[in-house]
Amino acid sequence: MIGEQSRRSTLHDVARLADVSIKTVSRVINGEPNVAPTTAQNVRDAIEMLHYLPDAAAANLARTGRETRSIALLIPTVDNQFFARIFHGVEQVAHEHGFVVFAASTDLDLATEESLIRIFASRQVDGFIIAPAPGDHRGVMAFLGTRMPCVFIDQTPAGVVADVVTVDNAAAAREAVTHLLHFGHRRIGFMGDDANLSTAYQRRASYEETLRAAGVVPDSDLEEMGICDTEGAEAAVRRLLGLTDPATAIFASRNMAAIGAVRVLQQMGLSHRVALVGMGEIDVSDLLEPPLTVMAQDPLGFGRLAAQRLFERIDGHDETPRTLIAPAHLVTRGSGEILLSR
Amino acid sequence: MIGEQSRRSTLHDVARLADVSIKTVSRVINGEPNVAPTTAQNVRDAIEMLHYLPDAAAANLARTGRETRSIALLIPTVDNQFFARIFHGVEQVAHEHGFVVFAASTDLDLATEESLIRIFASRQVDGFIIAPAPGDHRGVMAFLGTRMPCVFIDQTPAGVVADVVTVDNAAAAREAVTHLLHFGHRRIGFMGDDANLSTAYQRRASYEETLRAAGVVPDSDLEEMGICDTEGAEAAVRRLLGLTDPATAIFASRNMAAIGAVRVLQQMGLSHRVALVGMGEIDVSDLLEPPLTVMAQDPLGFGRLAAQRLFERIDGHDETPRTLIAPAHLVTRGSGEILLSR
DNA sequence: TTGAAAGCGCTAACAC
DNA sequence: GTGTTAGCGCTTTCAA
Repeated sequence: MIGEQSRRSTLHDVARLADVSIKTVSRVINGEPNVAPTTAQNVRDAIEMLHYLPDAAAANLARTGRETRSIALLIPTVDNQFFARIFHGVEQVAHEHGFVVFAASTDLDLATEESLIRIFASRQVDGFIIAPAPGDHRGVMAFLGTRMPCVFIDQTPAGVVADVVTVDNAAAAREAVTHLLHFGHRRIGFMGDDANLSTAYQRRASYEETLRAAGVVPDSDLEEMGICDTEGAEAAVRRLLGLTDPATAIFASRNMAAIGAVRVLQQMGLSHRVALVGMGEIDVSDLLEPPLTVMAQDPLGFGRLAAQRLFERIDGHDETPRTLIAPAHLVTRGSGEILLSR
Repeated sequence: MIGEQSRRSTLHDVARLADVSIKTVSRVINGEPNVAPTTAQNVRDAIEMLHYLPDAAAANLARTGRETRSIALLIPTVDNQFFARIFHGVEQVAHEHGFVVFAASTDLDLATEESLIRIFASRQVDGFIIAPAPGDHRGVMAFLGTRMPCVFIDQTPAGVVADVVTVDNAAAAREAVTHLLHFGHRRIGFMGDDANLSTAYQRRASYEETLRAAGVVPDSDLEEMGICDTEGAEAAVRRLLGLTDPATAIFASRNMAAIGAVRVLQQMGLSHRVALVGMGEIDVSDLLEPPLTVMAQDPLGFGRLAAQRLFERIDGHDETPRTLIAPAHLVTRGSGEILLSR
């Protein structure tokens, strides 16, 4: 074992050790026919002995119909159960197809998103699944072009036509607000994130529309947008409850908004006086005090659906882009079933 | 725009369009000196026009001191807040170093872990951070060898000497159990996962030791191992509470075990009679009923620490492997401060 | 059944 | 300042 270099061994090293040509080694590695059993075994022994591992990059470079069997997933942050489950779903389907998933976080920043797209595209991934940041995506799409398959998830990107997997925002917000109206509420607060995100403005629009349909005039004082973390959510709830004519119910249109709301309601001792409906499950919705009523989404299913769509594209199905809309459904647990008390 | 092929454009295409040699294009791309400003601008225009993107794989292949500026992160599943935060921490440090992180899930399965290591190694990542599955890692380490930097996180892998970042399991379990003993409990249940995982057996060992030191003989009926999801946790808690001489307190040594425990205690109406201390925070520990007392870990810090260590290795620091042990600290919130009631 | 030679897209060394 | 050449590790002709 003298002279064991730290250099990775190559096809040549294996060939030399097995006393064959590099082409023969290549044949064995790729399971091509026309190799004598003895030769093949010698080659395998040499591979084993040298801990040889093919260089995937070099192989792809040489191969004609390039395919790296990898896809990139861009999400705002993995550190949110919703996106973590999307990741999980994407990974499931990718593995079924023999692909690996490279995930990275954009922090909902368009510049970061673009830079990651460049990095992954330059690494020759076969496709993208992107939960887009707010902002005009025309540049991004022009760059990805028609040759790089791409499916957007959660948010509908601004300015472009592309495959999108998202929840039925209008229906979800309508059902949540209607639920609260049923319990007598008229002062219903709305908590949403960045108003440039499609989910945020669609949910708010539906919230307002549902109120109007019930004869309630929307009040902008009751609308808190731009919530991006639980601290922001807590501040927003305090404002909603501190109004001269305060909110008696809240629709928190993001999971983290709901978490902040629960926290403040507990602190203020209003958990059983102010009704709350969240959007999207959290791991322990049922264990909170009070148990959290939500419009449940299926992020695992989103991820799977987006991945399936992406593989259709990768396999060459060249239909026109579609928006796949998944339903959300109401899960009543207590926090949302609080009657208006005057 | 006639004849726009779907083939990706290459250095040659850019060179032809800008009417220079490929080397000049290469210079512009890599910001090398000795290019006339006008030439450089022509090249940049051509790049823009063709949507040219360098092929990172080919560039790395040609480059002498190969570095792909990427690291691989292998975790059991991203779909667990603990590992999601580790991911986040790793990503932070990697980005600070200009590296990208490729993450994948092992499902705590050694074969999957090994196969992912092959895939990533063959893609020439510069290093690994691995939360290892149970099982002998000698094969894995022999394969990675000394030339591929690798840091283990959370679990200490069996059978090998390597850099590890983990929590002080002995101290954490001791403090949790001592806390419960202080409140008069003698029948303290232990919930842990796969007994082959270092965190699980170390915590159990410390749990038993702490009991003995307090004059309590450990009872194997009170030890529930192999818990890997909340359903398993719920079944385990039911058994602990169904014993002839049932547990009056529980140390749930994993976050998901604690979630299952809270659920069952709520269902059985025992939330305020059975004391519970969890291990590791969950997003909303403070909002549960009752609020969850935990031995808090710092998974974000774990991730950062592991990444920092990995970059030391990548930068060539060749010290002997070390185990970095981070402390956990008790956060009392209510669930663990319940006096023994006879 | 096997091997030699060309070339994938790029960088490195050295010319001019 | 700029271009030419060789070659990274592999696959693909095509010949033996």
